[in-house]
Amino acid sequence: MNALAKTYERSRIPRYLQVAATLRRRIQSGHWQPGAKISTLEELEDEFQVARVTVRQAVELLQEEGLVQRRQGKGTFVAQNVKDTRWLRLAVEWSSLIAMIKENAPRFIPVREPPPVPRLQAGEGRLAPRYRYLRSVQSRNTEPYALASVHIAQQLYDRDPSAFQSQAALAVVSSFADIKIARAHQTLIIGGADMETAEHLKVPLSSPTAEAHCVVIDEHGIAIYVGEIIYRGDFIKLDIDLLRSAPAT
Amino acid sequence: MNALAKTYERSRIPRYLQVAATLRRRIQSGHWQPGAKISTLEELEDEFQVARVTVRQAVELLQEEGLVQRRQGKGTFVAQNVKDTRWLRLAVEWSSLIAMIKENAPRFIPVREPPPVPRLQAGEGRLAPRYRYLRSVQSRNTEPYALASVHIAQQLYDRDPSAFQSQAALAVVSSFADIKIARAHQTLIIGGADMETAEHLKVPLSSPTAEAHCVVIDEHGIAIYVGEIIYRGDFIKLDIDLLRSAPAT
DNA sequence: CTCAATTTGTTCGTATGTATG
DNA sequence: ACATACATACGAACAAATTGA
Repeated sequence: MNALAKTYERSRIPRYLQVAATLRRRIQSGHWQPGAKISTLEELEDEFQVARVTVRQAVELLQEEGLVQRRQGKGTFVAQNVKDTRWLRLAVEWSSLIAMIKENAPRFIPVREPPPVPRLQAGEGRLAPRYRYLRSVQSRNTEPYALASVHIAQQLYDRDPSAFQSQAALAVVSSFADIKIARAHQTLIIGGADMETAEHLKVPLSSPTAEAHCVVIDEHGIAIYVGEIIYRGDFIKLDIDLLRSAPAT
Repeated sequence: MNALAKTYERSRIPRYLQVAATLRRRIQSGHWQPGAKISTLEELEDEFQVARVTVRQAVELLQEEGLVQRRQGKGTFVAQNVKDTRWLRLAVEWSSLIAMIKENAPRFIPVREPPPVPRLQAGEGRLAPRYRYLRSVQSRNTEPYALASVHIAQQLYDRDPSAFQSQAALAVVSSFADIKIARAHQTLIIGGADMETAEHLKVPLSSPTAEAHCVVIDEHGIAIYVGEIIYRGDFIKLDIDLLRSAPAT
């Protein structure tokens, strides 16, 4: 077995899908500009070390998606109407996070069985006696970019149920002037879209996502908000100022 | 055709992988708590509308990952110690970034033709007259976790070439006491491993990655370090204190 | 102790999808 | 386009372990 074959065998996803995903990314990231000619089948064959039929299958897939056009004897060309994504700056700070989520109206999803309240890590405060569970899809310009699943302390929810059913929960929380927030902590990992997520975000299954786990703790040490927000991986971007809190030598 | 079948057909990823992904999320999100019994094969069969053998294949995968335990006649149970494989905390702050990269010895990769120096965005300072290009694989416990491609200002490199060829570039930079760093900025996006990256990180092609673009600017406004570090997406985790700089209401 | 219900484990034949040369 | 090999997926039947009546 050669070295490249090993690379493929690390995943059980069919090879032509792996190749297609790579090509798709090159187009969407602008590495291959709209209108440009992409590598010939032979070059791709060479690069990815797969049979000709396999690259063809990959390119065919992209054609079905409207990302490329193939012309016999000429080559394969990137479609003109491919737009650059990556417009969502993910907040790494409370005020900008609030500002961001206030910009879009969530569409709420009915929930049949609320899942159990997730366990909290050390330092994430104590649980409230009861929670309300809310799910919503966040969109901008009719394009869904995140799926939010949120546990909000029942006591807080009861203060303004209609607000919680029409706005993003964090926006409502921040609007309560008397609530003092002692800690707001977020963990971010990279995941892949499962069926439900893929459905709501209108992305292919297993396409990369950013999962934000956010816990907000009030002055009494109670976790008043425990949320899991799944973002489309290809929409987001983080800007981090490494010197924000401390100067370096 | 029902809704599930449609979702399946949209994606050509094997069904048992799709089912496995959904179950995996239920466990990791705490929907199915550690120790709890998950749905029976029959129920899963029903829910996902797939054959028994297919759900079994999915559950088998989760067992191999150590997420569940199966017992004949009893059922399938979520493991008690769902271990977190995201051991790499990506730094969002200069000092912790330096601390992290000092922990591991990079393996340097010979470079044939250095790529051109990347363009800088507005506010990312001015370019140095010349750069040195270095590539290295970062590992911990023999497990590669990142591929670094770095442009370092030639003037800086010449001060201690051997250091730059044995340690991570940022670690060397931070060890120069007389260098004042005016800005250190990092942009993070989610990408997918290309052939070369997949090879070096020993991951499947197109598996999710975190691409960090880091620019370090000295007191004269010169970009002394321009690096692109590609991390394995499944190893990393970002901890963000949303209130770090400013308290909230 | 036995029986029945429940639940996972195993096997077979068949059809289709993936990948190669 | 063809022959070949292997993976995926189905349905159905049967086996084995566990539990409680």
